[in-house]
Amino acid sequence: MPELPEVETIKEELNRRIKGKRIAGVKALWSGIVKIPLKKFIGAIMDAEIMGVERRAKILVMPLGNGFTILMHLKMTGQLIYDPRFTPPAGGQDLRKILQEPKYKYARIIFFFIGKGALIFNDLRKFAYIKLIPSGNINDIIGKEKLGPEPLTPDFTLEKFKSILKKYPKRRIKQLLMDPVIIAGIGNIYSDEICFYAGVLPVKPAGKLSNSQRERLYDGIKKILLRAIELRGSSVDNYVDASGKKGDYVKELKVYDREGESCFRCPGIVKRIKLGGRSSYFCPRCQK
DNA sequence: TATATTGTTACACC
DNA sequence: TGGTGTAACAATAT
Repeated sequence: MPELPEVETIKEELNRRIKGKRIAGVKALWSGIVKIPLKKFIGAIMDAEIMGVERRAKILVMPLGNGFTILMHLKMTGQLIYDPRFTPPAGGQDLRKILQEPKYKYARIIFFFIGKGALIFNDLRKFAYIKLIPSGNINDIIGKEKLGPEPLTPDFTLEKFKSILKKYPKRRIKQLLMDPVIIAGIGNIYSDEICFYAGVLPVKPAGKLSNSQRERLYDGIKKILLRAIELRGSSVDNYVDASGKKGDYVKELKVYDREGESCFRCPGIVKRIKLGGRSSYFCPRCQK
């Protein structure tokens, strides 16, 4: 499940690998992932240069040289893998063979680049999407009216976080942390890890947090997300980076997916509950 | 076959 | 009005 650190990892790698390349062709194995008519999509991006890759919340933002921008969301099981072995469709006799590899079993869309190489969008669950928008409309789609602040930018200050908590005093803290309209990019895994770091129960209403809990949560947001980026994300489920490699933050997960196991901080046992339909893991002994 | 999963939206309620 | 909570939906593996 790619969240902010995983998408950030993919973003950095794509910048190293496909920035400056031009799109030579697109092959759709399942066109439903593209949210505009496929022919229109292909027509609009053909021959365009990839100007770079950015991230907003969990969305990859790829401005093109022709005034359009591609938006890609991996949702639960999306993967974006750059593979240098592919050649443009005209000369792609190896295409069929490569696509038979297990890692491409759920390949949905392939972007071929002029010269060589391709970007393969895999998605088992088919929840992921690709959208194309005029670059000028970017703020209407992913601006701060639509999505909460980026938690790692300098303007996400302790004061700002406290004012958010004040605005939604009845929301349970885990659900507040993972609400994309309130704060961008934090999902099920990191919200649990941040609550554990802060020693706060995920069900605690934001308005009932002590001052030191509020500060520890703020601290945890920054520290845990940065550390996870450093380790190239968490590979629970099927997450891999743009080279198809797993992330190492799973080794540092303290509560997520550890139901019934011992707490790393106290003699408690990690518990799982349902919160808004999602699994939530925490230690009932040391989280208050 | 029932269940698990996320972002988004619709809707009811206060 | 806007904060809040719940449910439904997309699709598929296990």
